[in-house]
Amino acid sequence: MQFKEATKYRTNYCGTLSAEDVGSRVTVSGWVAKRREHGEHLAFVDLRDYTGIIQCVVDGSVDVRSEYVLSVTGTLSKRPEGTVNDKISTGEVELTDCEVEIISNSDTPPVPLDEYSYSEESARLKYRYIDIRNPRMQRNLRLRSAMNASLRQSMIEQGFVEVETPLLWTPTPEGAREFVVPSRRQVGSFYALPQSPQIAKQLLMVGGVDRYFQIARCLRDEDLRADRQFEFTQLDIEASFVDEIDVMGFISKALKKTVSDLLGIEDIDIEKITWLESMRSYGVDKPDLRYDLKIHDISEYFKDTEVNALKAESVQAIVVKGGAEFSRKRLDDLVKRAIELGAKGLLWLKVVPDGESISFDSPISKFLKEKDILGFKESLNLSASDLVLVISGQWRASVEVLGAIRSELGKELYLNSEAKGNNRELKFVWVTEFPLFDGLDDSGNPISAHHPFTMPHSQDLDLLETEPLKVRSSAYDLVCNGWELGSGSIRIHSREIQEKVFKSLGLSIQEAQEKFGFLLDAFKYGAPPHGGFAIGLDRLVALIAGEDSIREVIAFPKTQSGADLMTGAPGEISGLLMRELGIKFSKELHGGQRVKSEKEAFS
RNA sequence: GGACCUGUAGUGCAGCCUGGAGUGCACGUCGGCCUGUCAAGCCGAAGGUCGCGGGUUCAAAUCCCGUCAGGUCCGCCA
Repeated sequence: MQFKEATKYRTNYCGTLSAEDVGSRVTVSGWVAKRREHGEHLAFVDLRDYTGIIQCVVDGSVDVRSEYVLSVTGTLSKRPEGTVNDKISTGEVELTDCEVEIISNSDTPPVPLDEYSYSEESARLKYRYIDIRNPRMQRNLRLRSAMNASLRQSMIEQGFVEVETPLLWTPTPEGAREFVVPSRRQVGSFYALPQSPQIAKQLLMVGGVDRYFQIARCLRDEDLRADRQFEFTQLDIEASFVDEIDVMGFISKALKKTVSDLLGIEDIDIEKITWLESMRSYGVDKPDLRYDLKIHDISEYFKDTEVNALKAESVQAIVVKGGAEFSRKRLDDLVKRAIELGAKGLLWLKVVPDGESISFDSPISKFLKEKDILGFKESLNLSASDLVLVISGQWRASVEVLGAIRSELGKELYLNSEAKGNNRELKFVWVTEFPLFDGLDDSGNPISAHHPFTMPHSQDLDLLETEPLKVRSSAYDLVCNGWELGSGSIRIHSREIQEKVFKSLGLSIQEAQEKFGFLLDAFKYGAPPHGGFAIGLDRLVALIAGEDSIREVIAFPKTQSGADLMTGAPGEISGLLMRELGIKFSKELHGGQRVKSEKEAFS
């Protein structure tokens, strides 16, 4: 541990004291982790700081309690024979002849801090300042700081320049719901807190910054999850005169350095698959590659089947090794889950031994014809005790439902089982060639999958006007263990292509001008080809720390309903302030519910 | 907006299905004893709006309805 200069309160950190320095007089400060009294002649006080714990031996009783803040000066001594504690880093030594100064006392903490206790998250969040003393939070926050330092260093080494962009930006019509800030100087107008510095960084490219990065806070007023908070942090980058390969290279390099610096894992492997491959094999655009459990397209074997449930545009299956032992209830739950996820149903077939061969135990067994059975066997390479899960219907919907089931089964069978070692593995993958558009809106216009400035794939430009939904883009995601870590793209720098894309989106030039005028104007004055990326740092550090929720790597996170249990936020503001801002609150208005149109908003 | 899980002492839980006095466990807290403990030990004590509101019942922590809070997920997150 890196020793800092001594202060009045401290010559050393608790957890760093070792047998090497025995004999010296040291001063440590920290919190009382434990006190053990042995009558009036002897007491032990375990003092804790973020580096660890040191045992202080006090001759006589000492009036301290858990979480009192002490400064202790004592002689670093070897522990007597037979009293070494090998559970702590300082277990060979202790402080003797202690002078104890009580700096602060403490009430009994409402959340216990020892490693054997676990409190409910709501209690931890209400008393976050105590919870942060916990070694787990200390480790996570320090890991995060080290990650930021490592990424920042890597970006600077790669010629990037750190530029700060405004938090008070102008409202942008597309994308996530924005947090807004009322303007006092122009009553009735609002700033918006940025969903990301997307447009700002593109303007920096026009400005000749060449390579920009920022550890940027992004804000989106959308519902919260284990991996989503209102505000989150991204390593945001943008570079000029680059293509996809270059951008992925910058990020890969930074990522490899960070994983090496933080975990000591050198040169991690980052796989690469296209969006289409990912959807086909995993049913999601953020595949978890820690386990196989791939989706198989078995449509061709059931073209002329007589089984009603298999008559469909597509038939997709996953094979669960050893799944034949699932109970009936378990299988019913899977069917229920599939229906909940939007499938019409889910077929299951247990593979059971049948003499030398195998046969199926399934609700549809008696409807299966010889050639159906052959189809399953040939295409899926089955063996006894397997379980086959089948969904039929439209291709996209089928693989998506199966993909969701795959990920739930994968977590249970491969990550939380005895093979839990897998859990700490990091499987990074680039997902490339995302479609440019994702579905149609209510007026029948395509919807941007990424954002409207994403460059279409060079081979698909001709399809823009004819078959827009088939157009691939230059957008790519970075995925790790089933988490979307970030995304990026090459941007359109040609007015001609930009106009074509707007046209496909159903936006007239005038509308586009109204919405993104300042960006389009900027592009009139010499826009370099450029592209960029953003990695979600809350998610990255959670993965590195082995945490399932990003709340564990954020000092003061909010609950799922968007509350801060410690401060009580969101809170009310004074009537005075509201008047200054020209704001009036009306309980009759929709209050939190999604409002889909201007008409609805003012009805 | 929707589905599911959870809410009992400062903390973590059991009790709930099958209603019968706040019945209980562990940690912590407080007091006493204790000169080598280390999740110290031994003895004793205090500590409860069973989230909140309503209903059913002779009787509700327990059953029913509503509501609030926390969590997981769907929708949402260009």
